[in-house]
Amino acid sequence: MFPECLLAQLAEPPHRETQSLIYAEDEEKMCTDLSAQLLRPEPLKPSAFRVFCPRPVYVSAPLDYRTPPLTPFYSTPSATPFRSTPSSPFAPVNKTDSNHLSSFTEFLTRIALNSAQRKCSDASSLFSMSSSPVVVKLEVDDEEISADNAERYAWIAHYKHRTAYTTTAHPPEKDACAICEDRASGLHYGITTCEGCKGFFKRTVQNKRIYSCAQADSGHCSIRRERRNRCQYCRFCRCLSEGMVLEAVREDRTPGGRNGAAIYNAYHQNRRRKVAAGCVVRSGSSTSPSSSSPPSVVVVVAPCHSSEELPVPDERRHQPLGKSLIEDMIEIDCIDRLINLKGLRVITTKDSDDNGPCHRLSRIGDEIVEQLVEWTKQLPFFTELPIDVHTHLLTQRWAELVLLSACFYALSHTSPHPLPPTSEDAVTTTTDDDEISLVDPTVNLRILQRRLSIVMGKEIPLDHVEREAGSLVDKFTALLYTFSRLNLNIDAYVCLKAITLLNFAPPASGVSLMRDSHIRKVQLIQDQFVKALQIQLIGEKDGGARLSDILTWLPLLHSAASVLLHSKMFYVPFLICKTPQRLPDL
Amino acid sequence: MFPECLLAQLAEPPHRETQSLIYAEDEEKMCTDLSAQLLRPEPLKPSAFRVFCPRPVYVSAPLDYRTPPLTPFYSTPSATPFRSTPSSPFAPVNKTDSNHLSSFTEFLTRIALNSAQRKCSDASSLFSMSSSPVVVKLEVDDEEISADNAERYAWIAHYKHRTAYTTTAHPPEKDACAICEDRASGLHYGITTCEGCKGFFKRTVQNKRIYSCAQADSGHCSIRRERRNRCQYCRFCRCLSEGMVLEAVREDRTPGGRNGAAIYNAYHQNRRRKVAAGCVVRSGSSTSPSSSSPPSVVVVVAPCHSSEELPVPDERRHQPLGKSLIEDMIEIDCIDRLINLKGLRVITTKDSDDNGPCHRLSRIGDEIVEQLVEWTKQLPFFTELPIDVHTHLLTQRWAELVLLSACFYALSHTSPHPLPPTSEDAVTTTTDDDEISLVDPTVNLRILQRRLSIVMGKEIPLDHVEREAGSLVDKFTALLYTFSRLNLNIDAYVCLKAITLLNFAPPASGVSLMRDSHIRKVQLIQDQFVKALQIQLIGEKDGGARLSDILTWLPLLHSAASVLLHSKMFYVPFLICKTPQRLPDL
DNA sequence: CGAGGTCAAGGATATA
DNA sequence: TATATCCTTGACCTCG
Ligand SMILES: [Zn+2]
Ligand SMILES: [Zn+2]
Ligand SMILES: [Zn+2]
Ligand SMILES: [Zn+2]
Repeated sequence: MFPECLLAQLAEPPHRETQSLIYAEDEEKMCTDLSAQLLRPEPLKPSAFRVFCPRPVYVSAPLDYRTPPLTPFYSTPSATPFRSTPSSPFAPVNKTDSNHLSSFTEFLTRIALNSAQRKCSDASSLFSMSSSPVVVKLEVDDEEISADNAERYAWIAHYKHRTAYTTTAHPPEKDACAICEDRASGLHYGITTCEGCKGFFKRTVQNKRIYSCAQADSGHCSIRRERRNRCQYCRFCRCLSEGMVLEAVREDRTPGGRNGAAIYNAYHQNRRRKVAAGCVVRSGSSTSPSSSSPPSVVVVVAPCHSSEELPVPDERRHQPLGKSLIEDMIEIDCIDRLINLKGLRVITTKDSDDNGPCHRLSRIGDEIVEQLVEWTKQLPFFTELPIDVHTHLLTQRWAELVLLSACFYALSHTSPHPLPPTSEDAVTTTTDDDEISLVDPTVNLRILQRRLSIVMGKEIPLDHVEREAGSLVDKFTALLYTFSRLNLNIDAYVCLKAITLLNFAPPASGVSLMRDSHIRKVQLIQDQFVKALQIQLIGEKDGGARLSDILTWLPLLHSAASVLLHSKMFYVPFLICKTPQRLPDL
Repeated sequence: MFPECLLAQLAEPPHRETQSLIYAEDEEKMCTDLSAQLLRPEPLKPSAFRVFCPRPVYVSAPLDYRTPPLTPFYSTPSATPFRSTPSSPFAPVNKTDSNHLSSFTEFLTRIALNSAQRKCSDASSLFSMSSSPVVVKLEVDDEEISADNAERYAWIAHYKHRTAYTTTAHPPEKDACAICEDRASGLHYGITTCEGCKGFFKRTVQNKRIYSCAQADSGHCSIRRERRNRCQYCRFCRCLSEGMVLEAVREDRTPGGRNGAAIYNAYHQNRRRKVAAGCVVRSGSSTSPSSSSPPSVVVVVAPCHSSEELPVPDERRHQPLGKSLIEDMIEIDCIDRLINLKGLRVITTKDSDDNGPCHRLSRIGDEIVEQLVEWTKQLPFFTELPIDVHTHLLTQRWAELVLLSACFYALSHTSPHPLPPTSEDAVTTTTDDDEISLVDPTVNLRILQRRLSIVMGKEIPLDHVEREAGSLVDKFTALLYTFSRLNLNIDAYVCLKAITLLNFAPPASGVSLMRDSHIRKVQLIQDQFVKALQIQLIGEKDGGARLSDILTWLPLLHSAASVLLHSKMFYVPFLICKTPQRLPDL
């Protein structure tokens, strides 16, 4: 009986997936292929950064999963002997000792390059966060941000429902695929899955496929609906860890009928194991490996509409990639880190730091750039562009990013109105002690003077501040007002931030240092964010921002950034936005 | 009977929801439904569809070949959006100004030809994407647009599909690709094709490529296996004429699964159309020059000769917007009338008109506004807004409209390069006698001085001109340069013109004279044009304008308009752009 | 119901 | 860079 099966499989038309497995004898070829794969820069996809995982590379002999497994399969299906080489694609091939570049830019580049190799771990931590036990869910959408960020963005908590579940616990929705959360079509091989995951599991087992994770930090890829095809290895791992039963894939390919008792036994066994695992995770939170779970996580169960189950599949299907992109952008937009710079903290120790304000300001500028570099490295499109392109963009735009972030922070924190003031409503926020004003620069100037005195540890006369920073405060106040008119939510804000960064302007000299392909790539990515922004804006009927308004606001931002750069007082927006922390400097 | 069908289909899930696939057994239902479609004018033969090679410049509109995922009832008629012109497509039918054609650059010639073709194909159905007022390309639900805007914007209802019905004969083979007669690999996008033609069609639609036939005898290249890569244009034409369905190329690039009922409907419809066409061709054999070679046997079938016909209830609410709207905008944009103002003509009669320049200038300002009022009255949305709103908008924006028109006119007429200068290429157009410069204001100043002298009938010293208009010329030159960087075609230009007009800015006083509903209406209409502009820009890979660049250019335009208004020398842009006509004043 | 298969979608990649 | 081959995918289908 076995030979027949084998023959049947061999006799299959070569079109099928069973045809040309690369086995162990091709090991050398595999190595080169794999390394080439790892070294090759990823092509830019117009609609997604990476849709599919690369063509499979078989790193070991085919495995018959259905042989009775005594070892727990759900750990890992196979150990992958290959890891991503430390010589990542971002490694500097030619060390450009650009002496003509400013030390500032060099600093940028150095930071970026040094930490490029750590990028993988950074990304993996991001991934593990997104799949960490605590997940914030937003209404019915798939939008999720980590609870960590939810803390940071406490001000948006009022419009976000939060729920929590563990990786091993069942998702709240009944009709969701346990693997990818797509709409499920029933029970398949033991668990509730969609048609895609069902077919994937079947093909994998039938053809004895062995995958490997392309990520350096193997095995932590997110398997959501939009991304489920990006990593077969992690998808199959998830299939196993969720309890899909290998033996339920029939050797003889007989359709129909019922499975034997052994299969049903395995179903029950897996279900028990999963429940137990869920208990373990819940009881001993310290065992959770990757998640540095924040201690205070507010768990609010979303209003569950379990009674009506089918109303949303269409929405799901239309859900473009923009959402997850924005999710990632929100996740990495650690605005508080930018606002709460060390250099802006109240001096508690030695105040003999009398190098003058210039030194202090330059330090703050460095801090800003450092934060922005970290942000850049976490951008979803970071790997899509060479380091020097990022450096160029950030050098061009960092002041605008600072101002944009400051504007958003200010409006998010100060205004008690959920909506910024419209024309007549409340143009002036309360002229209280520390309340920033959208219209009156003198209010903000006084705020700046007060806080600057605190930071510097000595009283600074108002007229001095006005003389030095008056025009800057004017400009910033005007910018704040126009920004408030845009009435952006956080989704639009992160999109606009990316658009700002990617707003490549050719050097006035006419000689571009960037290759045309890079420029086009930057433009393509920017276009993606413009589209994502546009999607965000749809549906905001009244008072919502409009794309043309937002984009035509960018020149104002640029103009204000010029003033900021010229003034060299980079701390001014931050100080106006937030009271300096009184924590001691490290 | 019809209402039920209609309701049933409208109730269908919009996307690829395949719960109710219409297969062969649903033939009856399909017949009734299809009959309505068959009665609707069919799209014309694509072989005469003429667009321009992407290599020099994208002057033709970027194409989104796909219709939005709508129900078949209102989405299918535009399966093949291009039409044939039995007469030569090169006939210069440019409505705006044909006598300039000879001296125009290639750039403008192409525009003229393109628009001429559009005029011929009155059917408006240039592109299937325009079957919905809103964007196809935005990965957005079009609920808001289709329902809300269809009511709100009754003015778009006047853009109706009217297409003719042509097709080509085709010798049916079994395993041969219907396009190139290579070995077929199955059904792809509706017909039997090889892998190569499948991929070619997919790439073309996905990347919105626009081809052109290099042969003088356009559209008659043979697409056999060995030669199929010789002419992309003819190959794609053949794909369309053979019935490949544009909409089957998925917008979201989701692999796997099955297509929705709409796609299957289109398959059936195309097959039916081809069969009918084949009969007609065989009966009337006079048109076929060579029986063996299938290429482009054009047969125009009267739309009402199908066997099964039912009276057409022309109740389709969702009319296309984008393309035909732009056509009309182009049609009414009589830029030459604006440029060739009477007041700028050379004085031939009495020159005792010595009221001084002030009076002359005020007359010119009146003339400008007069022309713009005429333009406004022809706008497609003219009836949608009250007169005072139009007045308000025009009062706000007329100087910007003047500058925008002048910029476009200047770039269309002066530059011999099909491509505007890029960074290094040719920033300076030839500093010839009357050649406008994009970078050197003094060149333009001299032009102005010369022409002003001609118009005024007396020599005007250069320093006087410089003193009076120097800053204005500087500003205008800078504006010209930035505008040239945008590299707009005429479609984008007319969209931008509307966007500019509709760029309502609330008065700084805070008291708006316009009602909120009017403001929202203006914004909504503007959004429509932003979307239409975006459609235009899609597919322009290299050197094409980008939405963010264009919209962020508007503040520059505004700023230059302020300078123009302050100078009160409204004639300056026109004089720089064009030599004053020597025609006698009427 | 849930096993199985189907086959046109799209992606990856070698090739020119 | 475009092409064409090969391969994966998944919504729908049949069968027991
Ligand atoms: Zn799934
Ligand atoms: Zn993985
Ligand atoms: Zn072919
Ligand atoms: Zn040709």
